[in-house]
Amino acid sequence: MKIATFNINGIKARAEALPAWLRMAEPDVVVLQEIKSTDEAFPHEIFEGLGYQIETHGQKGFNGVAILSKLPLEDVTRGLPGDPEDEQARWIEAAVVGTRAVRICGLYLPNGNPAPGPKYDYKLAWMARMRTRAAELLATEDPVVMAGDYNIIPQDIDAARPEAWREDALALPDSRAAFRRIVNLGFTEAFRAREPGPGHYSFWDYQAGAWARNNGIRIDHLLLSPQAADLMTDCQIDREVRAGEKPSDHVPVWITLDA
DNA sequence: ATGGTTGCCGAGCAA
Repeated sequence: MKIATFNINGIKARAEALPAWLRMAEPDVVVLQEIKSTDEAFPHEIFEGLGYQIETHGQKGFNGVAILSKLPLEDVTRGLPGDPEDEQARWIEAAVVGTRAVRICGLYLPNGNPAPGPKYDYKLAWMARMRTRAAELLATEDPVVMAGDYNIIPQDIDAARPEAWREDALALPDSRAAFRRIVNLGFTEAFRAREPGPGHYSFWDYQAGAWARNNGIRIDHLLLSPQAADLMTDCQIDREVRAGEKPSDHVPVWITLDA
């Protein structure tokens, strides 16, 4: 089972680039972030034509997540539990049934800038809620994959210019600690488990020639429960997608599971 | 230090 995460930065703007990547990469399941679309406006027909079932959790103009799957999706839930006042569309879950069932969470973690401030407070509170949900999922002892745009640079080796991010909500010590607290419940960060070295990124800003200079950061991650980690056979970043026509500022990251 | 870019949608905000 091939499972990918891709922050597409607007589903309408990616109506050509996303299908092109799907045809090439042929993932079984993709979690999308920043669809920037309501559920009604999502162009279902494009992806149904490629054999995908679509579940969205959209919002007008901003945020929004979705799961596309060639395999049957069951038990879909929308929204991160823990705050009924939170109206931002950043979390969706579904069970995907291959040779065995895998619970997949698609997430768009708050950016948090500027920090300090209310947006940073929201980020840390959201991460505390995510930790609670992650612990619940671990307790099921099912294979669980939590994939998405974490807006977290886990370590200095995950940035081409770590000094430029010292004061940024993506790299502040409290952000990194909150990420570690989730991982340390018992998750495996898929890419880092297979590639210990520096120089691997999943995002390059549109501004200031970041892609041309390879001034990137690694902020798109897949966290695997022990039962999922035992099934992992590969993990890659499709960096060349950033050089395509009208690209997102993020590229896909994917795993394969023996499931 | 600033400015640099893109997407949403039709003015700024978010990133």
